[in-house]
Amino acid sequence: MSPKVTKSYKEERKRSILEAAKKIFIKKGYEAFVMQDVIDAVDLSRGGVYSYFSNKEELFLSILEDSNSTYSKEIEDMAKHPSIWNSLVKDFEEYKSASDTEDLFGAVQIEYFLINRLLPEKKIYMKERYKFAIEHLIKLFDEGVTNGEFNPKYPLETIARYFITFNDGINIATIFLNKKDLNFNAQIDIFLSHLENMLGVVKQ
Amino acid sequence: MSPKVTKSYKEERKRSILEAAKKIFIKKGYEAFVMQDVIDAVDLSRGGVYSYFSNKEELFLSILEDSNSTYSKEIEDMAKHPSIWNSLVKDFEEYKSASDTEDLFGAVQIEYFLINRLLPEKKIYMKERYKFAIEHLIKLFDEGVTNGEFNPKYPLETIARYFITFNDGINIATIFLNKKDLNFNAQIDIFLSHLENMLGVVKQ
DNA sequence: TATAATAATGACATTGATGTCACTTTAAAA
DNA sequence: TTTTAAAGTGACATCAATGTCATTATTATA
Repeated sequence: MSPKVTKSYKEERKRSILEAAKKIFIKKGYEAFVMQDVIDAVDLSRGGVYSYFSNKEELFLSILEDSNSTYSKEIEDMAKHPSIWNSLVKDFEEYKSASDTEDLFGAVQIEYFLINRLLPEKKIYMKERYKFAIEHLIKLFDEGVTNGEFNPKYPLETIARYFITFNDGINIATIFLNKKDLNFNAQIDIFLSHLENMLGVVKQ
Repeated sequence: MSPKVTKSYKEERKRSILEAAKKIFIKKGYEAFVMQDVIDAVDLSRGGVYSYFSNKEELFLSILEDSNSTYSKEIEDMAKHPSIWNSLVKDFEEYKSASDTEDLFGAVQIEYFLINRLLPEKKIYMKERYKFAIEHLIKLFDEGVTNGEFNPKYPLETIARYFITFNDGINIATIFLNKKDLNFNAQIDIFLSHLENMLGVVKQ
């Protein structure tokens, strides 16, 4: 009888493996990431790491879940703000001032999805994630409508999809060039003005 | 002395290998593509294929060159049209009515660039290609300005970058969902109206 | 302090793909 | 019809990564 270690000990181990793995995913990308990298980064043997996560995909999906729930929380927080439009603008302003190297996990996600795009089993999961993101955005926009803040020119769903399209596009662009060379800020400003127009933001 | 076959014989071989390879890239994606696939598809042995192309990247880049020059030609043709705006709209209309499975090489390209984004040697090449695309678009838009067709609200470069961003984004989106589920047509229409506005299209 | 459950180790078999090369075939020219 | 240079073959050595498992170490409990 008696387990060797406490539950929190194991959770801490898991957490530290995930943390190391995330750094490596960002540094090397999904494709180039190998389990040996994690084994080297964490104070554990090959078998040890494998007893927590049995392959790289499991590691990746675990990290993805986390960033998923962070995303949901952020959107939900936004919905609580008195002015949704202002909190959206603020979010983009932060995005503009963030350093080039931040939030590179977005690129890893796109890479993972691209690599697996032709495997039917994975496709279902990907669709669900896309749907999930769209639904959250629609909910946020809808809150603004009931607020009287928005008077949309297009169906909210269409606006949400367009939003995601721009986001993915700009994500790809930052992979090739740094924000300065990209005219990043100008692109964001233009998109914001389009978004403002589509949502029919009511000036108060 | 004397070479065994004619020059055109070898060129034909090369062409047929490239053709088969392109199909496989589209079917399996860049990452999953292996040389054995090509060997099986073409009536040649392992060593035979390798004597034409020494690895998968060489194959890919060769195909990329082709689709590059096709792209340039298309843009140049557009610039010759009496109304550039109309030819742009026509192009997007064709894009809308194209079947879901067409032009999937775009996804392969993005996949390749994503996978190699962290290798400095490759990065230079990627930047150049991006620059190349931007320059072509600027030239096209500029033609419209000298035409008196456009009266742009933003620098042409910014519009060109925004254009590419939308394009990449919609490319990614079509990977996850089919055009119908995506609201593809609605997204294109919205983008066209934004583009029309940014370029300041003068109605004639 | 003994013991037993489980955490951790790392050598190893396996896999799957790559690129090469000694050899064979082919066909144009001598 | 020979010769010979180049085209084509496919077995093979190599490599890099994976996941496993017999073994060892550790520690909470009895």
